[in-house]
Amino acid sequence: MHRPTLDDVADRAGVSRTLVSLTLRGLAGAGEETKRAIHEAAIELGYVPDAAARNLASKSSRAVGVLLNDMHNAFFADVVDGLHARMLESGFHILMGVGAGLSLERSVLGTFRSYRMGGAVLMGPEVREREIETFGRAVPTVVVGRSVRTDAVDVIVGDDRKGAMLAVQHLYDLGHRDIAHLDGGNIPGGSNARRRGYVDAMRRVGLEHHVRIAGGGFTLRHAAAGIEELFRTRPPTAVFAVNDLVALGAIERLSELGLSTPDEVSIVGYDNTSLAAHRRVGLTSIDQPRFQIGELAASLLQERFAGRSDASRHVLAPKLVERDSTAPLRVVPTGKAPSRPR
Amino acid sequence: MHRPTLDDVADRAGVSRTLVSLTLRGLAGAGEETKRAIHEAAIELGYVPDAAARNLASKSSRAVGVLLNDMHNAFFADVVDGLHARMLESGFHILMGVGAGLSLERSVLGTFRSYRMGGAVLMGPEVREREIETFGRAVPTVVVGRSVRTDAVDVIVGDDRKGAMLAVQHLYDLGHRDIAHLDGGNIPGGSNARRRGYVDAMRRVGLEHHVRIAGGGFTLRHAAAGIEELFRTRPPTAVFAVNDLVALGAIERLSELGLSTPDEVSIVGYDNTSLAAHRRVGLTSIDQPRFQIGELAASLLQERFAGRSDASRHVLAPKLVERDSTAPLRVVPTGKAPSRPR
DNA sequence: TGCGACTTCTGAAGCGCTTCAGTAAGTTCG
DNA sequence: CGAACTTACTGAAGCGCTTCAGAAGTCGCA
Repeated sequence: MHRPTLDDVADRAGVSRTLVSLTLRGLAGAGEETKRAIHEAAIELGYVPDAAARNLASKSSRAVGVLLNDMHNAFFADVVDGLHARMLESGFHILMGVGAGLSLERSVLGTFRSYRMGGAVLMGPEVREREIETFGRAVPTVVVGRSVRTDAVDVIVGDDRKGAMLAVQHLYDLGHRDIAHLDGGNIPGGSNARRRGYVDAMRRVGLEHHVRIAGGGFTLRHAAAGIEELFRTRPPTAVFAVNDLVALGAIERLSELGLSTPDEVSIVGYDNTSLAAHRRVGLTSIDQPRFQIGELAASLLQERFAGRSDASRHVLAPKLVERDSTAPLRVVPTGKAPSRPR
Repeated sequence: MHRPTLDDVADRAGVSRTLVSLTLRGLAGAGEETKRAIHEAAIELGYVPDAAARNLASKSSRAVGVLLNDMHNAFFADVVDGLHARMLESGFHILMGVGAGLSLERSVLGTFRSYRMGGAVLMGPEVREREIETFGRAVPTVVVGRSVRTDAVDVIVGDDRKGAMLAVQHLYDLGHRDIAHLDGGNIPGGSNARRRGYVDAMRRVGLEHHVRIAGGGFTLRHAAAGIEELFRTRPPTAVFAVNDLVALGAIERLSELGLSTPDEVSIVGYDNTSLAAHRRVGLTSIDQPRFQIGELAASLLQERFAGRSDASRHVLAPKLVERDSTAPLRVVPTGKAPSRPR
């Protein structure tokens, strides 16, 4: 009644356990005929190897753990797709854990270590750098979307500063001068770099006195609050938001307040999520090569498995995707302004 | 240099391995002082229990596996949120596997069995019913979003037939008669029930001769193809789509073909994803109680752990969420038709 | 005083696998 | 023709843990 073990298969095939183990893992050692008999016996018994026993005995596992800090973020889904594509080829499977919030994240990292994951990819982890380092020393690790300064892990980040500058430049080129930023707050991750890029770009085009930063978070609510904050002085003519969700939240709140996009206020988001891409949304956004990031992460892990020991760091260039949420600045105080040329 | 084991902790605390094991798991057996010494030793050594050894020795694991058939579907993310909320309280952790496509799905199920998962939640699995049954006999399992007729697993489904009928009724009430359906194809899951509900509802309101089914898939491309298919005879005035993504795809294709939504064609989606909810999208859709589904799944698993052995089946009622993609039928051949009242 | 019952602790077995050292044939080759 | 391989296989150790059967020591109570 209990589930079959290697010994059961061995008995049935009339060979030793060792030989069955070897054969089922595709290693040499058995003759052609014996091989066949072993496979047959395994199938007849419905043998499924026990990962716990296997990992225990071999002191490693053919699994890589992926930490997601937010399942709702389509960005990560695309990265995982890329990872999947490359990882499966090499016989690894992927187990994901969701860590919304610090304590959950810690527990996921603990689980990964406890399971002796062969490797790990941490997507936008929020725990302290020290913890990432400790983890990275125990498990070959790639950190995505957060810049950490330790040589215990490989790092892949988008060039968020540059992306932010692209956004500002785009708005500037459209004639906007009153360009505000909806911030993501001071949590680890890209939002600091994006804010910095915004400020730098504003300075570069001579608008340092127009710098206005509001909001401070990644949700719709933060977006609405940020817009209200800006309205207390005056509505901007353009907004660069820390991500697409915030950008959409801004559009919604603006429309509630009587300003339409892009006619009265232009908006640029970040991440080019599938949400942004939908025609009905049509959000101008900064794109990161997500699938590529996943593939790169896989390659880095494989290099680690193959013995590379020095950490590497990869900065991927973003690009602007122009859609319908940005338009040339309308001439301000005069009555009827021209709408955006089609 | 190697990672510390129970024995290391035991040595340091000056007690036996057994006692350490007991204590670290929070079981009784050690005196207060000894307990403290053990915890101290564990922390000093940075002890992390080895899940493989633990699972092997105890023949079970405190993990539940979640199979996602599509990471991009926000529906599942919400369900997982609900599951998380309940599962963590009881000391389980959640490991997710993505199974896009049959063979991947099988490999994920294999991984779950191999890891002796304490329980599993399968979200919209596509493998054959027999395989689900086999799996369910090995691991306490809840199947979400697919109706299977085996008593080896618990099942949670939305009442898709009823949801489809809600959609049709809504469109009918708005005056539409030429109501077409964009189908999900003949894969296991809700799409059959939705199609059936569509047909039944059409019959009930006396429109059996207006039944038109096109498309056959869950992607934007399928949606576009479905719309083109419908155009070969004539454009419908209303479309009920198998899910939100297909609904959006339909809207896009229609607009490319010169028909706007909802003025010329009304559209209803299914699942009420966050995509649908965005103001700029504003898709009328059928909502399922997602978070609740996750919570229910957790409860069912816990009942199983507690010893329940008979399978249960839960059908959750959907509801219509009206937004901006549906409008009263315009009077047809006469020149200027009234647009939708705000 | 004696005895059962509790509390606190230990030792050893064993979960199902991998791995390593070996054995017993057959094959090659100088 | 025997040393040196190679091929096909076996047995036993051991991975780090849980669990089970007890061993001391202590206490309460007849």
